[in-house]
Amino acid sequence: MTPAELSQAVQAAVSAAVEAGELTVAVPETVNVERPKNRDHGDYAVNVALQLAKAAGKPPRQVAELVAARLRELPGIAKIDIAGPGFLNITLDAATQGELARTVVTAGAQYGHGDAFAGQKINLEFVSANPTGPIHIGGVRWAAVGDSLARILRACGADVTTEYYINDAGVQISKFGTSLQAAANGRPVPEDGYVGEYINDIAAEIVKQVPGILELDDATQLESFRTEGLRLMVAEIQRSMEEFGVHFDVWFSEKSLHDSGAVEKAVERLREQGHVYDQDGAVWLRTTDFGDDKDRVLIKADGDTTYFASDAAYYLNKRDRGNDVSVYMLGADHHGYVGRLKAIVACAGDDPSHNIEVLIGQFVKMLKDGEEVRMSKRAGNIITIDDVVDWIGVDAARYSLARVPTDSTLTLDIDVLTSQTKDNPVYYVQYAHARMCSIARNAAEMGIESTAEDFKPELLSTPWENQLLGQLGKFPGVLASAGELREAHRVARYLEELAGDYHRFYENCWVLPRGDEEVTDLNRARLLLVEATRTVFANGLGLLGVSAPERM
RNA sequence: GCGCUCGUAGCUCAACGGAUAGAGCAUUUGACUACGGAUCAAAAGGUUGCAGGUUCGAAUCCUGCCGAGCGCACCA
Repeated sequence: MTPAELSQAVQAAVSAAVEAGELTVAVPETVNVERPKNRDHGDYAVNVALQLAKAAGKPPRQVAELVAARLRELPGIAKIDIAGPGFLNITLDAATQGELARTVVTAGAQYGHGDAFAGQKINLEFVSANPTGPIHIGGVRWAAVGDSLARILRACGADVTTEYYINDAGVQISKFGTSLQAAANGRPVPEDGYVGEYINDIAAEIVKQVPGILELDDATQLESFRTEGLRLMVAEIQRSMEEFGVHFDVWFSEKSLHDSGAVEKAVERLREQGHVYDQDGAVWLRTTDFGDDKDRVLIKADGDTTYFASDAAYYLNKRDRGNDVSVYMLGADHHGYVGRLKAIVACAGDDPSHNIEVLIGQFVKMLKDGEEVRMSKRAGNIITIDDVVDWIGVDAARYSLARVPTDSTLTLDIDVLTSQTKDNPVYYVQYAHARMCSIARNAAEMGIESTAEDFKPELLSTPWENQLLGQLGKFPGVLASAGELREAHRVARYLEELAGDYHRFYENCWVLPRGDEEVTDLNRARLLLVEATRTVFANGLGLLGVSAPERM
């Protein structure tokens, strides 16, 4: 029996009690079923009585008894205790619990997937770092988390588009071009330009690819460095992302919004909505109507559009492409944008509490030799995505970034991650998977087959098997809440718990026959449990973009 | 000054308002003559920054302080 099935059974029991006139409450839409931490509290704990007690006007324990009386009639339920303030502690019989293994194996790669977001079109925009340099550690955090979130939401049935916004218009790109030109001509980079080894590399590459560029007149040359530099840098970022296992469906050019006139059109559309006004020669959007600190300029007095106008045009573009929800993943240094972004949505006539979500990623600090590495893009000392991958590999990098919530600052100790990779939890999880594959290999050599058809679930009766089964049953719920809360780390944390439960099972429950022992149904039942567990690891690691190795 | 985010074991971090706040690392002690010891078992480690409030129940929600990070452009 899965937690979802049990939840429905409890809900039905509440309904029955209401219909019988024993309870006068509204039947809750969902009933919370959870695995209690303490084994003495049964296989599942339900707190529905505590939630209903007040509305029902009865003590929680009395409500619990009404529900429990009906649940006890159901097949598969071994025992129900009413504990503490009014928890229902439910114990299933071994066969009912063991069925979970069959459920998992039968569903295979689809196990855990759901349809909570079916029919929803969700746009995820992340990283979107300026193409004036390599992706640094802050971008890597969102690359890992954003991509995992995309995979998770897809597994929840959503129609997801992943997107990278390329800031290829504006002064930063001009400075980038100027810096490249200076480097290529052996001149010092301007005060506010970009420096670093990569500038010299790209400059040299452009000189190689565009013969005679240094003979062009200054303005033409600069334009060439600007365009070529941008092209090379974007290609470089794309390569880094693909190597990191992150795929963007759309690489969206800010410049294209200007070239197509979309920015001007966006201003007009907002004007039609009645939130645009002119003052001091500039064109403003009255974002303060929707909670922003101050109104924002769309078109400056000199006639240029602002970056904010591009943002507005970009949102409208996303909306026009049919996205119901646009998720923005921003670094902490951009959290001041939340108010104005939501105001754009409201000014466009959409619902800022539904059509847009902004996730904030706090900074990642890096420790080296016990000291924080201060990064400065302008000064050219940056930790790039390629550095991180070189040091610890894609799996460890993605995992260590995806296993923590994004709203806290995170400190990664380079020395720990480089010298003692065993400390990284990713190995704990991957090792569990490799161990299972090893058992499967041994079983195959011994000619042992275990199929869902001849599986005898009642044989999985030890506490370790029970615990492992219960953990497997949690996976769909974990996945659903990770999607709903936009928190990829829940999947990683779950896998760590599952790995612990598997390792303990492994220590205490021998799976295969030893020596020349006969193959028993218990061997086969445990082998199926191993396969079920392996399936969940493979599915879970896949959602994190981390490999599930068969050998390590 | 205003706003956003965050303060949890020595360190890095968990805990969709639930029962005795959990892992890993580091420390101490055990377990490999059969499925991979990158593992397991056990010990030790906490006034969840401080003070109030909300309720059956608060690390979680509210208020006020303290501390940290970040942001407050007709810049991008």
